[in-house]
Amino acid sequence: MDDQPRLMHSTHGVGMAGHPGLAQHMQDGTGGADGEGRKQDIGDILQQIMTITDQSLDEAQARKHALNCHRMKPALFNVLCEIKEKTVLSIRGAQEEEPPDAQLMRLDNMLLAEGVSGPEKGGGSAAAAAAAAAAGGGGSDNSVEHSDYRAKLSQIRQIYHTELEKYEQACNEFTTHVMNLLREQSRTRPISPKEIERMVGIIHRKFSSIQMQLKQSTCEAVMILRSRFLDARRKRRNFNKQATEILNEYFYSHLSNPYPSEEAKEELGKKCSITVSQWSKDTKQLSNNLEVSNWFGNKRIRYKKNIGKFQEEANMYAAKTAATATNVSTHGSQANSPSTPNSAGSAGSFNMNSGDLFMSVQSLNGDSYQGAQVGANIQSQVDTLRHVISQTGGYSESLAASQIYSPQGINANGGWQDAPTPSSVTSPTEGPGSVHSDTSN
DNA sequence: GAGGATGATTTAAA
DNA sequence: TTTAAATCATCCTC
Repeated sequence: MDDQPRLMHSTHGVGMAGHPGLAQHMQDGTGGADGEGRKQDIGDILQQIMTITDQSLDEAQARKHALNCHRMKPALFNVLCEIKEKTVLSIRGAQEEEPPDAQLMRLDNMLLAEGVSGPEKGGGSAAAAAAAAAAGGGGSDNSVEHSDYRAKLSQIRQIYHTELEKYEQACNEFTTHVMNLLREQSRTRPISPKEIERMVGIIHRKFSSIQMQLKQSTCEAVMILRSRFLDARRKRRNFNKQATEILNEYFYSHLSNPYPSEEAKEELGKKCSITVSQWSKDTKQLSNNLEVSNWFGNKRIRYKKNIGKFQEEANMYAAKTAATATNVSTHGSQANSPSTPNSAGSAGSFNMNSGDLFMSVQSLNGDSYQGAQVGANIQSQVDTLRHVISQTGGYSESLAASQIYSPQGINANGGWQDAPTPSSVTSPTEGPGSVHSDTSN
């Protein structure tokens, strides 16, 4: 029995310790009568194994059968299995430990958030609502786009789940097939259960990498869909004439400080019916005044750039404002400011800067409006406003120099007089909505 | 189709 | 955060 360890060492460098199969086989008397005979047996078997690939198929089959029937086969097979397990698997096992895939987690989270994976209601519809809100479009347009977005998202979701199911099915089928194959082969090759397990793990990893590609593609599809809906914001629509009129009236009646407050913007938006709830990426809230802000931003910059071009327009709205002011005066104080969101004493109307009214009247007196009709009431208002202005310092004397509009509103630096302090602007007068707009133009 | 008008977006500054 | 300024993209008129 002393020979056995030496023999195993000499062939594979692994001792007999821990190989009960062969040891038992050797000990129970079935292994042969003496040590020399056993050594010969094992040597023969190993020799046959080494040369088996050089033989023809028939020869190999015969040899294989002979080997399978050999009395030493089970013991030797066990030894080979253990050797393989100890050497190859231990090395691989240490190498193949993988941390959880962060990229996969990100993709999973995103798909969940977009409502592609997970329950259909919830994230998906919320994302759809956000995207549709961001896509803009008023009223029915909005809902149409919303449902369109949801339909497309649902399509993506369906494709994703179908493909996922296919991959899972294929993975299971392939795993079963390989397991069966390995089990079959384990009768003739040293394949341990651990190795089968490892192979299954490899297959799963391969399929999971395919799944990751699927998830990546799905995420890209969702991103493209969303960007397409977000791009729809660029599809601008012209505001209708009435809306433009209202905005222009406000602009020209606040020319010295054309910065509507949030309340004024909101009211302007409502009156013009141009406001669409916008999803703010920054605040993660719905904001209502984007169109109005855009309009005033554009108007300010374009007016400033080309005052001459807007002169006529300015005069026209000045005349309107003056006419309104006349109405206000002749109809008494009851017409006074039904809507002054920023004024200290009242709520729910647009502001008119005292300087604006004053400026309007000044310019009317001096220019387009054939002035005397303005009347004593207006003049008294002007006086009052002069007083208020001088008190608040909100209107510089230079503005009183009567030229028409903008040069008065824009200071030497190219900025507006008393520029961005819109919220503090207060003054009572009629809101643009109450001015009779010429909707036919 | 060209060119101007105009609403929307982006970027930088305060 | 708001605004100015530049720019883009689309609409509208001729």
